[in-house]
Amino acid sequence: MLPPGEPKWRRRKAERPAEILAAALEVFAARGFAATRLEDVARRAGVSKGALYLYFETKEDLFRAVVGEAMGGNLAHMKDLAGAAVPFEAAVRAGVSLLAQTVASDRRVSGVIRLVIVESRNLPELAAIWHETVIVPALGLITSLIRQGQAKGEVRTGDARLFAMGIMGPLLLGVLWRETFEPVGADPVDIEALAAQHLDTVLGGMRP
Amino acid sequence: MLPPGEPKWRRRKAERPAEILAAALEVFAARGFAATRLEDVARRAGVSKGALYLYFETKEDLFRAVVGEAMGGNLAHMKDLAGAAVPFEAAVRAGVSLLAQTVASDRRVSGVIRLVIVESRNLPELAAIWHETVIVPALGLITSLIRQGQAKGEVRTGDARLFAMGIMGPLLLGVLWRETFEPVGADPVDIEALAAQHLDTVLGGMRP
DNA sequence: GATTAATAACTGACTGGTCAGTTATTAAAA
DNA sequence: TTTTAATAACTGACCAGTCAGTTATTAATC
Repeated sequence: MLPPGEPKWRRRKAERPAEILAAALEVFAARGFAATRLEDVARRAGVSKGALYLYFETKEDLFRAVVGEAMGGNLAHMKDLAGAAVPFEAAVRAGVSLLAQTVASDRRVSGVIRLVIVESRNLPELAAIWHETVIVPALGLITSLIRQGQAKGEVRTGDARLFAMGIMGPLLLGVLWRETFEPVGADPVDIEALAAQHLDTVLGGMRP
Repeated sequence: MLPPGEPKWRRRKAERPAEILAAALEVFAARGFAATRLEDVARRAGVSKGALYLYFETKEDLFRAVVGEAMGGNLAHMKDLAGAAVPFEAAVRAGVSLLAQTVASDRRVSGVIRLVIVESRNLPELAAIWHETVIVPALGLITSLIRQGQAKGEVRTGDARLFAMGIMGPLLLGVLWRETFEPVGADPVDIEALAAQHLDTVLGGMRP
C-alpha cells in the first residue's frame, strides 16, 4: 500500500518559512485575514497545519510576517531619491514611474497594499506601522520635493501635501481597480500608462 | 425586582429595520463582514439577535441591505449632469465638487465605499453590482465629458478614461486616508480642499 | 368600561458546524 | 541511538442561524 523507498515527507527546515509565507500571501490576498483558514495555507504550502506553528506563533503573527516580507526590498529604493539635487519634475517623474512599474509588475505588492487597507480595522497596529514606515516617508518625500520646487519658483503656490496626494491618488485608484473590479469583469487598467499620462497632466497644471 | 409598569420591550415593527440597518452599518464599517457578530449588531440596535432574523434572512442579506441603503439617494444626482450642454470644465467641476462634498460630509458614504473594497473578495457579486451601477456610470460620465471636450478642442489629446481616473484618484485616496490612516493617528485631510486644488491643477494640465 | 381571547413582535437558550491552536505520536536525519 | 521536523487526531471557543416560549398590543365579548 505504502510506496516503498518514497518518504512520506522531508525535513526542510530552511525552505519552509518562505514557502509558508508565499502560500499565506496568496490566501490572505484572496480572502482577507478573517476568512483565511490556516488549513488552506498549510495545504497550499504542502505541509500540515501543525507545521505552521513550528515557524509562526499565531495567525496574526503569520499575517504580519507576510506584509513585512512583501514590502521589504521595495522601500529602500525610495530613499535614494531624497538626497539628490535634481530638478523637481525629473525627481517626481523618476519616483512615481518607479513606483508604478513596481506595482504594475509585482502582483504581490498591489495585493499587500490592498490587504493593509482591508485589515486596517482588525489589526490597527499594522495600519499604524504602515502609516509610519511607508506612507509618511513616501508622501513626505514628494511633499518636500514640491516645497523645494515652490521655493525655486518651479511650482505654483498651493498646499504641498494636497499636491502630493493629487499625484499619488490615481496610482492608488489603479491598484484598487485591479484588485477590486478587474476580478469581477472590469476593463483592465494599464497602471504604467495611467501614471505616465497623469504625470504629464498634473505636472503641467502645477507650473506657475 | 422588576420595574412596575415599564415594559421590557416595545413592538415597533416600522422603526426596527432602519434602526437595525444603522447599527449594522456601524459595526460592519468598524470590523468588516466576517468579524462582525450579529449579537453586537442586535445589542446596538436595542433588540435581541433573534429579532434580526424577523427582518433579514441572513447576515449576507443584511450586509447587502446596508450597502444598498447608504447609496440610495446619492446616485440620482449624478445623472442630471449627463445631459446638460455646459462647457467641459464647468461640468467636471460641478460633478467632482458635489461628490467631494457628499463624501466629506456623510461619513456613512465613505464608510460604505471602504466596505465595498474591503469585502469585494468575500462577496464578489456585491463588487460586480457596484462596478455596474456606480463605478461604470460615474467614470463613464466623466470620460464622455472629456471626449466631448477633446472634440471641441478644449482638452488636449490623451486617453479619456485615464484622464478620468486622474481626476477621481485623489478623491479615493482622500476617502481611504480618512478611513484607514486617520484612525491610527494620521493628520486629517480636508477632502473638499483636496478636490478643489486638484481640479485646478489637473484641469490646467489638460488644456491643449 | 372591564375582561378575555387572539395575534404577532420579540426574546434567549440551544445546536451544529467551523476553525485556531494543542498534543501525542511517527519517522527522517544526525 | 538520539534528536527533532512533521503529522494527524484532538480540544475548546466561538458564532450564525433556529425555535419554543414570553409579552406587548389589538380586538372581540361581556
